[in-house]
Amino acid sequence: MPEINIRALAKELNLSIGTVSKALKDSYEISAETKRRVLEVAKKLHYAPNPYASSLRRKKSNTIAVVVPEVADSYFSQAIKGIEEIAQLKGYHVLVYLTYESYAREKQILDEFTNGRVDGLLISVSSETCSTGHIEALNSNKVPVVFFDRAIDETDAAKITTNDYDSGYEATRHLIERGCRKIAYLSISNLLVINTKRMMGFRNAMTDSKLHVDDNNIVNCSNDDNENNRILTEVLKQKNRADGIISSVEKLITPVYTICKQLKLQIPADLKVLCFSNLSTAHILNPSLTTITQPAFDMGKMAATVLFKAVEKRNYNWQDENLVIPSKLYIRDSTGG
Amino acid sequence: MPEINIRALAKELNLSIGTVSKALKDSYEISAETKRRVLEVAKKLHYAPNPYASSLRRKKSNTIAVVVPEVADSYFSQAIKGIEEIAQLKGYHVLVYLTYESYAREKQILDEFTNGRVDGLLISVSSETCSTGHIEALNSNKVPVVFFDRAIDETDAAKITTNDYDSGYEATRHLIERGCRKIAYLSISNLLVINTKRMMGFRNAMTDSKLHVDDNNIVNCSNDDNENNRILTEVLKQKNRADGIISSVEKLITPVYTICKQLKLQIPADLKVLCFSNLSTAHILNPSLTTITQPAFDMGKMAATVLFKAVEKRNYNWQDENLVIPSKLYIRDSTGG
DNA sequence: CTGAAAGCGCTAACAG
DNA sequence: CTGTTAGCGCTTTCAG
Repeated sequence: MPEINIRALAKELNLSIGTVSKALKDSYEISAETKRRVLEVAKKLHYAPNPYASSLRRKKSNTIAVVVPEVADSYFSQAIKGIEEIAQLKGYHVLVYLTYESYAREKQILDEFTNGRVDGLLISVSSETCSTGHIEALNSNKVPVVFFDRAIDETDAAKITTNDYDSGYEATRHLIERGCRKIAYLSISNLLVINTKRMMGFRNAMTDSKLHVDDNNIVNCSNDDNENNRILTEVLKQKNRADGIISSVEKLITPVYTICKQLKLQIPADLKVLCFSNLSTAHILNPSLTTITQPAFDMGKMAATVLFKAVEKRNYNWQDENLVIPSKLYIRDSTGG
Repeated sequence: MPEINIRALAKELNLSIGTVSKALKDSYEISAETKRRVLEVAKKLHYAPNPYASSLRRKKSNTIAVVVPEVADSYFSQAIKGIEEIAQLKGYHVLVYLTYESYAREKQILDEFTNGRVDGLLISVSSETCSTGHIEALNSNKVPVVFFDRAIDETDAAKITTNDYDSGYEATRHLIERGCRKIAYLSISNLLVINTKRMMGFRNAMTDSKLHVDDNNIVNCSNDDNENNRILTEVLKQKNRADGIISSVEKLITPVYTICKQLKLQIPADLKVLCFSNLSTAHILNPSLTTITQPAFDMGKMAATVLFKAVEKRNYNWQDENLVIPSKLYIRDSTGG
């Protein structure tokens, strides 16, 4: 803690606390000369205002929370980067919380935000989250909530998402055009809207091409790496094995590649692989990986922009904001280049 | 903001504010029955204490800052994950700030921490940082600082690092054993201690093997991707080209692989490649990448642990804490497997 | 065991 | 243009 507060500063200047406070925020009420003196002495004494005293009085924290399932993930880390950039620009502070895909943790974290700690919340929900009372509690407490990437459709809050349905459809079309007939679809949670949309895109693309979706090829993985290995090995060992794979989750790509190597399956000859992913190394993988890449950085920036507008502008119906920033298909060798 | 504060809660309970406050923190002064009633009603009314009022009064924020150059990076994102895990366990909040390798930003961010916003700081300095007044200012303001990964040797603060010198030496030894004679060393900043240590390990290993280090093979890259491409292309096009590369920076691996492909250089036949990296995709690259992998997650956890101890224990000389958690060499195909 | 009251550092309304 | 003052919501003596 600094030794010096506004009172000490005022005393040093022979001014009242009120005058100093106004001078520091460049109020029109204060003369230029006084402002200059105040700033000068403040600097000399290394005066720094106590943010929490200010927050308490103004009922505004200049802080936002970012709640994500995971940070060691190329999508979320890029999104956070976008958020942080805008926050720094606007003079806001960013609290980061991880849910590890747990609804219980998510709820526990959000319940702490009803008390003024943050002016707003950016969230990508956990894969377990279906009930949304914890989120609505914030909205009704005048803490704006903006979903990014993983939203909940029914909840009345701003949503910055990508075109998951279309991407699922496009990914599937691409594999079909490359000759796949039996395509497996990998996900980690049936609850996530992004997953259901991608999967619906997948199913519809299959149906539109008169192709059958085998239930064995809708593969639900978990958060446990060992179990995922087991599940994926089984899928790839089936006698009637798929000739194409769409992974809706980035972290499944490593096991898929690894298991293919073990089973001596050639990508793309035996199996074409496409992944929803933001990996910067996609094009130097062996073989280079065809991806649907989300605009992570832009989504983060956009989500933050909407949130700050919601925090700062009254009469702005941020809840109605529903932006869809398209993802992009990058065709590489894993689907035949 | 919630409608309900401790005063309203006290009124509802027909108790004084003081009693309620003590009951809420389970003070021994309060009877079991009263505590029960307070908790019950608090829950019913969704009472949540205002953290900033509490911080103001207690002069403690239960918040720490994490300042890193970048977050879309597998080392830093894993370290942050480790930090966040410990923080959640201890009931602390984590503010994240990015410096984008800029000293000016780093200073600006840290200058805001002299005022009670955070109880402590975890920092990995920018590649431009050599002066350390901004860091010492915090230490002397009783805000403990713990360096992780990128420390500054001369500064009196706790340091959680990895064995950079040894790793540089070991990496070089490995390439030499695999037959390399002309090894190039890539970095992004001469100022970073981690870099100078790795490089010294490299140089000493070369000298110890009676090998010459060509100045053209000490390659200083930047933060600009285009420029890096230019620089690296030039290096790999030299007539007297290196037969081994050590990249001390993860993000240079993509351009190295890409340029090798363009120049039709075979890894590992023409050129052996080793990278300091935490990439989860290292072993599915083409070819799989030999890495020196830092214990990012553990370093984050350790740094946070030391910081919280420094924050909570008086008479703990955290400044003397100087932990070195070793990195590990993973030998893969890019150096001949 | 419970209550009263001072005050953390700052802001903003109001008075001069 | 500058000063005075009443809190923001909570914690913590100290008194009973």
